[in-house]
Amino acid sequence: MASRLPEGFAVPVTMRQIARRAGVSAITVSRALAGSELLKPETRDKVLKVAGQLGYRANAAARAMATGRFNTIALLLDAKVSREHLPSNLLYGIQKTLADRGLLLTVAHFSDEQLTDESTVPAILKQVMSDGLLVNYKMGVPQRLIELLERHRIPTIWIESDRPYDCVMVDHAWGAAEATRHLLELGHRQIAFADNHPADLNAELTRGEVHWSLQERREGYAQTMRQAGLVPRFLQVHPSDESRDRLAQARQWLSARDRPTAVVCFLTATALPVMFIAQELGLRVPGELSVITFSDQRESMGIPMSRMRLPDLAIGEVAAQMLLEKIEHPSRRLRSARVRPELDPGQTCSPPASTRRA
Amino acid sequence: MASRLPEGFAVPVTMRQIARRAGVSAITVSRALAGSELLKPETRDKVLKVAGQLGYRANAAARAMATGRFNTIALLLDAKVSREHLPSNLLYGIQKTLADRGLLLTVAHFSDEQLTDESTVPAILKQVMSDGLLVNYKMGVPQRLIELLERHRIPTIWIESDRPYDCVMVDHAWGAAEATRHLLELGHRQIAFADNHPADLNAELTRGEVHWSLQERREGYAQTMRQAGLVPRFLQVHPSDESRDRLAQARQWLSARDRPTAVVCFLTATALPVMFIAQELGLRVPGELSVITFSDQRESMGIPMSRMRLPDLAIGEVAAQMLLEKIEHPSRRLRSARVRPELDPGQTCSPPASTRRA
DNA sequence: TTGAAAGCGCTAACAG
DNA sequence: CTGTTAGCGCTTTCAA
Repeated sequence: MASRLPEGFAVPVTMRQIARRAGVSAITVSRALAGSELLKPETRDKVLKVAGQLGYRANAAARAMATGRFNTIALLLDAKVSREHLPSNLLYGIQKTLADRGLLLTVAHFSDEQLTDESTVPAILKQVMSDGLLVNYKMGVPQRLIELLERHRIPTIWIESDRPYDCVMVDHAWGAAEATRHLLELGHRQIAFADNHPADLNAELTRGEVHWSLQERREGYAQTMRQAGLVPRFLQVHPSDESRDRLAQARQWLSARDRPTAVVCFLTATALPVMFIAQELGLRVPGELSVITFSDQRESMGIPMSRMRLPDLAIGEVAAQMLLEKIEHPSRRLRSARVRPELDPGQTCSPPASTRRA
Repeated sequence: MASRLPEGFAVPVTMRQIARRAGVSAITVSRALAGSELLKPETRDKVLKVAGQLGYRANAAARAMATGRFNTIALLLDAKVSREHLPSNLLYGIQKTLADRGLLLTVAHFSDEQLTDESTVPAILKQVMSDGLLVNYKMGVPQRLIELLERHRIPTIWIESDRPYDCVMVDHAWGAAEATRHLLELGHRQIAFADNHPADLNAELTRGEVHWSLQERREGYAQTMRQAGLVPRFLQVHPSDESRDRLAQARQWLSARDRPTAVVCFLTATALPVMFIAQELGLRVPGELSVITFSDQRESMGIPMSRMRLPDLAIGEVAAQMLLEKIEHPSRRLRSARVRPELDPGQTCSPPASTRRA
């Protein structure tokens, strides 16, 4: 029973107490707090005043019991922190959208082991405690998770997963194409594409460690290059713990005879070594080397990056909105939304030096 | 009523249904699911089997009603995203510690306006929906928030606030001292301290935009320098939108005649421009310039940073543990915990060139 | 315009 | 070892 609360716990104020004090019934208190129009204004004001005096706070569990709605949605994250990616703006976009509608957000991490072991069911799924789920699970969503969600018919929206329905994602292909177009318009011809994964995608994909979006970006870039009559050029980066490798790679790319005049990067972690080595080699950025990246962060080294601004905030907002719609109509499939990144010209792209010479 | 759920919603399975199917009473189901020892094993197994078949999930709200415990704690964040700081490891440390004990985590953002406006009470405080609160509110916790929490006697632990009780923080003074000692031991004498805020602390503090920890780091550094018979030297950085300024500042510091041979930075955002400019000026890092920083991130530019590893994970774990203790004993004040960062030697610190010459 | 009664799903206390 | 009864705090339905 609730009365076995520890010593020192605040004794919760209930509607009944307010009712007694205000000389009305509990239901009148309920209506007053809900702002019902039916009540006589004086009654309502009196109740609200007493509630204020007593420091009343509604019991969310009781409300959930009575209404069948939890007014809560849960956000699922990959427990492997190295793979997990939760930008502040994404969390904020979700949270804000929900809060504006009076919903709460709970967060949970799922480990692979939890999902592999058939006998275990993760806490979030063992209980009914939310009205729906947002899954922000970058690298290959575990099959068992999908099965569990379907079995329990939990309304779910997927963030940055490659699914035709019930999903919100960045329009990577468009973003890469746009970045490439930007460089083409500036007059670049030697435009290379560097991503933080090896060119041999398939080997990696099997291991589930490469995000599907890489392929999209590569295609967006390659297609734009070919449309301009140019040959796509991929710079390989081996993911490796030896981070000095990234510098060595960059040095190799930039000291080659046919070095690119512009590089499309995805991660800041790919762009920074490139810029650092450019500095080492005496290549001015952007004068002699243009660099464009995908990021939600304007700068990290004191230089405002030219970038495709990742729409983390919008992704969060759209995901939350879609989930709310799905909760209202659980059986409808919602066409996946693609949100375009936006070009921020920044200060790391300019016309190539060769253009001036010509 | 619960029966007014939208079309397509999964019909929730209740204990009563399991009870009927298994030919027992509801309370027996409750016990079986709780793993009670009192039950005859066969009964328990039968119940569990039926529960499994039906895909039973416990209703968290009903349980909260009956027990008076929500098994949920809430994490409060600053709604101003630019000020907010929620490292993956902090969130994970909190979440994991709670999950291991069967608790859920709810996240909410608080805006200043919400807290300034006396008439509004933020959603998290309007309802009772958690057993306690973690406040991760970097820049000056609003007074009104503190009042509301005290008024409702909500068990609260503060993260990275400067409070003698009920708080978990990084031991910044120790960290700065240790970083300085490390450089001293390597033989450096010209050790400067650069933080991303002006030397004139007080002007900033009034505006509430400087974290209290800066002062601690400055003192930890200064004290260690003086103990070594050296004069502390602070490099000023003006916080400014013109991020090129950071580069200009770094250029000024490093091209001065009496340039430091080592720099203690806090943010990576302070260290990166320094390293970039060192490159520009032909100063090798770490050969001619050592840089040490505070970070939870090993590298961001391809170079593993020498750093005081910020114990984000531990902070989260300790915060969660303290809160659980506080929930058990709400009236006890818990002495604030200080968690020390750990030195990661990295690759950006070495003995100074002058040592070799001497 | 207000109230009485019932019930949401679960668990604690007390019987048997 | 298992069941009965009651109640957590709230909202909904129906009645006054």
